[in-house]
Amino acid sequence: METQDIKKAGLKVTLPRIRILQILENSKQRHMSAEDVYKALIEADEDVGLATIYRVLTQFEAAGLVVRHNFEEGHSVFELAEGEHHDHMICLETGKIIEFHDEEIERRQREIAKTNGYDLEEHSLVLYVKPRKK
Amino acid sequence: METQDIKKAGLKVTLPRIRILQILENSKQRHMSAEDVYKALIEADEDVGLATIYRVLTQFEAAGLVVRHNFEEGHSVFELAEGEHHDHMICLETGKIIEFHDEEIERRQREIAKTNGYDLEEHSLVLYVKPRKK
DNA sequence: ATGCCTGCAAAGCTTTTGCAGATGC
DNA sequence: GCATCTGCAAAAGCTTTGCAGGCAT
Repeated sequence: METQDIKKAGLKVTLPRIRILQILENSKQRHMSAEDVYKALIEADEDVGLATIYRVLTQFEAAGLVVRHNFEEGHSVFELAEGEHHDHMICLETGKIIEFHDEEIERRQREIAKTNGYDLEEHSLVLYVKPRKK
Repeated sequence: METQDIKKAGLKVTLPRIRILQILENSKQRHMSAEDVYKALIEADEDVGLATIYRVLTQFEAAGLVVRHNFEEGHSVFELAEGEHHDHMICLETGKIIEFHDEEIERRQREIAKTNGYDLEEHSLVLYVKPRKK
């Protein structure tokens, strides 16, 4: 239930926050920009300011409720932080986003960091692909 | 020689373009924002407009002379496209950028794309790390 | 000479911030 | 009741664009 998540984040349970969380949960797109969320709210006849959406999404990110990605320059997209960590594959022709997780790559990344005297804190991996021609 | 590279890109060999290429070649930092290049030119007493730097860097990117990265949201950084493809590791404490190349990860990425019915066109991999505590 | 380039200033976008009023607890 | 939150409008960054003059070939 959204209310619990918001409370756990140390934030007051307000209508805008509930609505934003619901949009992220129920939208067909898993990855939405602030503008996307804004439009979805308008369509649902909910009146939430764009500035609020930015503020709330940033708070949700800090609380670990959502993850922010910068797939392309110019704007961020947000996705609900549920389930396992995963990386993304973006089709250059259709724009479709596919999520995947590969333990071999994860392990290798940790090894590479270690080899250089570092600990891996996080990473960002995006594969840009095109439909395979047979 | 810079002149050749610019010519090969189908661009006129102008002073601003030569200067920008030289900055990228000779600066201590391999990764520079448009603003960084601008400041470096000012310091070198070269008078080049910021708009020109953006235009030229974009042209150089299209020509494959430089690579654009979006390590952090808000602004791009550019690096000279010389030598092999490589990925980046960024230290969260010092901001240091380390380049690396790992064939195992490269291979696995191609496999993952293939498994999903795609061909890998390009990818972006950034590891965020912290100095290893013993 | 002509078409590509450049600088400047203005505009465009996404995101952030100041502030006064509204709301949750 | 009080602190937090929100909407609005303005501001802030980075980047792009229009335009008139300048430069390379």
